[in-house]
Amino acid sequence: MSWSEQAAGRLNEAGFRAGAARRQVIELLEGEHCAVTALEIDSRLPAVGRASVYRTLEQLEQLDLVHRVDVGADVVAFERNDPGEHHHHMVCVRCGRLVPFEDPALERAIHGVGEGAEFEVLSHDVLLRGVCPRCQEKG
Amino acid sequence: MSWSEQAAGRLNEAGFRAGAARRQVIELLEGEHCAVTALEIDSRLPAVGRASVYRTLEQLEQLDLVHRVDVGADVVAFERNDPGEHHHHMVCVRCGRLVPFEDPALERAIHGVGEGAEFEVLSHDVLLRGVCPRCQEKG
DNA sequence: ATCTGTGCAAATAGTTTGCATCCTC
DNA sequence: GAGGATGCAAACTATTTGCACAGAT
Repeated sequence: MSWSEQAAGRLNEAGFRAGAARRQVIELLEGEHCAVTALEIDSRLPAVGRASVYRTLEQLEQLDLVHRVDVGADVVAFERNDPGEHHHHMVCVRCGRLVPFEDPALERAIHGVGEGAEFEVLSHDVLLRGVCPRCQEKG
Repeated sequence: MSWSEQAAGRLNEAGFRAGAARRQVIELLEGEHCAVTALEIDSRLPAVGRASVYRTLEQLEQLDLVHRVDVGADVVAFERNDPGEHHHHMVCVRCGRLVPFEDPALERAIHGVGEGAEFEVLSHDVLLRGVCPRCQEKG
């Protein structure tokens, strides 16, 4: 079952009705491997109102079908949650390019922190900032 | 030498002149152990214009005297950079409380990722989201 | 005297909300 | 037919910019 089918099912269970705007946002996210911003989604879906993009993303986030990636002060991107797929991001400080990576050792270390903390840790984000290969060439 | 003295010196070297607004922002940050938002700084310094708060934070960030902590979609906080002191944050999803932590194993793991990557990694952020002890009690 | 730093107000960018209308159930 | 879903426009929040003036060198 694809992510978009799951999403549709979960939304249905949660009592949401089917609508064109949400379906389009979901289809777009289905085709993305990594994070996209709300405004990018909006501009790629001219038939969908901006407010609907934000509303849909909020709903999907609450149902844990999507999660936020905070990239800089301003830019916030969203990507779908695929069970079993868990990655973090490197962002190029020059061109803004976002590159996913995963690292088991890092996950273990984070899990270890959660164990020892008073917090009940629910989720985590890791962001590496640096210069991507392409921008390194440019000097 | 205190952080604020270092900051003053570094700003001077960089060709900045001394001004009242920047001095007050720096003094406020000197007294903070963890991150504060631009708006909080603004409201605690009524004599300083909001624009000056943002300008000062931008300058301090460029001189690596301060760095951003991205906490949620909206909230961005700043804290001073103390050489030798490097910590990350847990944020409570209920009350927004920010709690610093440090973990050598986590740092090693992150360093390891940087080694293997094509990116030239300059800095990193880790954020754990969860429920703080106080909010756990409230149910 | 010069030229930077500052405060104010206006502009901007991203996001949220109000509301009339459309569409699903 | 009732009530949620949607688009539009207005409201809001955080941040940035333009500009005249005060203040540092």
